[in-house]
Amino acid sequence: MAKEKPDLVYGTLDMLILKSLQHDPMHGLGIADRIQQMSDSVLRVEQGSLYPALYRLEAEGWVAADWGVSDNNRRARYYRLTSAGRRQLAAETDHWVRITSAINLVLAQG
Amino acid sequence: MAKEKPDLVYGTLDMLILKSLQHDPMHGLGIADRIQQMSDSVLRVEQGSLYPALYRLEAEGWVAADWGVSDNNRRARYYRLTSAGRRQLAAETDHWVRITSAINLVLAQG
DNA sequence: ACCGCCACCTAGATAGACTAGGGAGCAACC
DNA sequence: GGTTGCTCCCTAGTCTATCTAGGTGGCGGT
Repeated sequence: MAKEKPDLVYGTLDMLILKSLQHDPMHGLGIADRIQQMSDSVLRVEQGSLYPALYRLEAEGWVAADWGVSDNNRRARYYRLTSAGRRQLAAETDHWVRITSAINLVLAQG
Repeated sequence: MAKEKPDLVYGTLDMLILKSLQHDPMHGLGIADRIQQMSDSVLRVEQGSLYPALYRLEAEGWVAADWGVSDNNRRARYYRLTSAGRRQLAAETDHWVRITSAINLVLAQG
């Protein structure tokens, strides 16, 4: 059995989280589910990656969080995008497009 | 000043190296130059990333190497793609397309 | 009373890329 | 013939994002 490549591209997790919060606040597991769903189940986010990423984003001021209660009546921490987070999402998206375009340019060469 | 994002997407270096060797054998620095050139100077490969990557690829049997002499009359190690390397390039390219398509799908959502 | 699930949390390992060096040989110059 | 610069290769150590593999507590259903 060959080792599987990860279900995520290193360095894109922050961007994906920010994107998933674009419209509504969500709690941690909800974010992971949403990313999986938005990507047609191609991308998958492990909890051990998710929570550290959320703390990073919160420390940077890109998301803010409040405790609340989930649909299943569990205590849950709801994250929402700040305006700095919106700017960051735009910046990361630009960078992503720029770099992937360059890589695709390389790959496209005969 | 904000920290700059790297000039490379983590995990794509092997693919880019294999791709750069698609037609002709090349030596280390030549490979780095070629990737930079093929990407319109957007991507840049540091030597401290390049050589370890080449040893990895050689250990996996995806490239093979011979000592030779460069255009500038320096001793240089020329790498060439093996047939296993060609298969690997195809596999990594498929994976790349699959994952980036999924990410772009997420980013495209309103 | 128990079990499963939801939601959160964390330590430690892994891996790939980067920083910051070093060395040797050729060429060009004065 | 010394010095300087360039080319090409090499490596140790560090960093950082992700993953593995756990654990806690509380709600709901049986």
